[in-house]
Amino acid sequence: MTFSVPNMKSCTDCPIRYNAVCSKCEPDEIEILEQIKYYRSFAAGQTVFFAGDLLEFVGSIVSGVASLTRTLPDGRVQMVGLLLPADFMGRPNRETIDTDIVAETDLMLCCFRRKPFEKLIEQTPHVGQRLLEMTLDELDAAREWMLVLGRKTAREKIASLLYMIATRMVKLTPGAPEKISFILPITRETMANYLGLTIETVSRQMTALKKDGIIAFDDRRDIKVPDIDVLKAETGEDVYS
Amino acid sequence: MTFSVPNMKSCTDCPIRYNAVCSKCEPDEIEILEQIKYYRSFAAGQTVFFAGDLLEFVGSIVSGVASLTRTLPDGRVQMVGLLLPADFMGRPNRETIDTDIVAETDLMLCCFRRKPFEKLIEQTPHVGQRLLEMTLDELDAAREWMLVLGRKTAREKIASLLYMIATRMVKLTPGAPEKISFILPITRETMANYLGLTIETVSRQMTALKKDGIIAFDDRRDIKVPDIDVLKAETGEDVYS
DNA sequence: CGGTATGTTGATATGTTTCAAATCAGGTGG
DNA sequence: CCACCTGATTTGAAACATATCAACATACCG
Repeated sequence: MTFSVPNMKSCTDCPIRYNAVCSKCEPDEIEILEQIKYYRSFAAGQTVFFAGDLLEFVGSIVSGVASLTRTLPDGRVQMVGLLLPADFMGRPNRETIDTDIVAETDLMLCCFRRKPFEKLIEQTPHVGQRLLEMTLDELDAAREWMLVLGRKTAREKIASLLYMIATRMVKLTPGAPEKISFILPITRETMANYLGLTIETVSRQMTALKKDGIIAFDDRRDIKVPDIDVLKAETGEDVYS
Repeated sequence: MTFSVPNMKSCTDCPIRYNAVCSKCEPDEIEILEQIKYYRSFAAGQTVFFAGDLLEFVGSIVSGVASLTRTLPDGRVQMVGLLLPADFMGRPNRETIDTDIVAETDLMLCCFRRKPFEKLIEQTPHVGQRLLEMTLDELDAAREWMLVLGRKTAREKIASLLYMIATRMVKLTPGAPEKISFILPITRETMANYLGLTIETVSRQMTALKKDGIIAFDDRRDIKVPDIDVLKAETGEDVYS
């Protein structure tokens, strides 16, 4: 697995420049960030932080996917967050981290040592404002997921996850709104940990959705969605809007 | 049900002055807040906002308890947040709200119309900074609850909820660390909606915990915890720390 | 080309829900 | 002060969904 630090002389060329925690920054603020940022990469499967670790740095996902998970003493695992490009990792004003953070795919991070970053939040208001926005969005997403975990059936859970991924793909790939196709970026086990299910149940429900024509796949990862509204109807939510 | 606006000439006398979104404000910032704040009260059971409503104001819980809930079209309900005194309600930069907010007890709010409050965040940095802290804390709490909802058994869920309430009470009432007693501030139905269970299961598990001597109660609301560590052991988490 | 991860399928066990009925607590009016 | 009413809670029996245990199939990778 080889990595190269993206060829970025300046943040101007950064792929997440207008979505990440720095997106509201003026040129002079960017310059300050630029002086203290550094890149780190992790291979798929590597752990970025273990729960309980000192939180030495915070940062943005430049590319790849990372998961936040909590584990009970007897080994039960629940994913509690999924970080995609532009998402922010870590939290200011906290000495240690309380979840594992794992690279689900190869990962590139734009990092800041935590202490300097905390000072920076006080100096450059646009960083704090953007971080507040992003945190509020994450909180909304977490609450949405609490509804899924607490009240939905296994079939509805799977449909909800697929629907979320599918709509996210549509957003990234403008074009035909129907007949969506995407590569599942996560394993059955990761799906299970996300949804509070076992891998067997995930597998069975995927098969059931396929049998009912809601989704189609031959390769286990390459999912096709003939009609996104039909999929949404399986999530238990209203189809409208 | 009668309410009186607390006798507060100034924020100085406010019971949540040093915990709420205003806690970091300097006297000059407080003065600005003071000019636009207003109080509103709601009786237990009243709905403050319905999901989809225009978010006309935001504000702090001065006293009482409010819940955030999401409802599926077929009537399934999941609580996704519980607001206690000093907690913040609503979110800046969002036109509508996506959860119901209900007064679980009589409620007193310190409100700000949303638009002026949004401007205020940009002008008075300490409000935004504190709001970021509070939002990050809420996100942590939401993730903790995702673990409960996704991976814990009914018995562990009940124990987790009771443990949370018990420890919160201990924090408020310094004194004997063992032999805790508290009044459950919520009904069995509210507990069920919080935990993703039915009221029958809640009732059965409460009875089971009582039978096993983990908790004690004659009145359905007045709970005694003989040994808080024994209760914690039932949550499925590590007892240490 | 074997060996290991990952994923699928089947049979059974288990925990929680569902449906139904009984009990309890608090408030109201006689 | 008591009988009654209502909503909240408890309890029981049966149905159901998901987990568990076990075997097998498939894809991946050196």
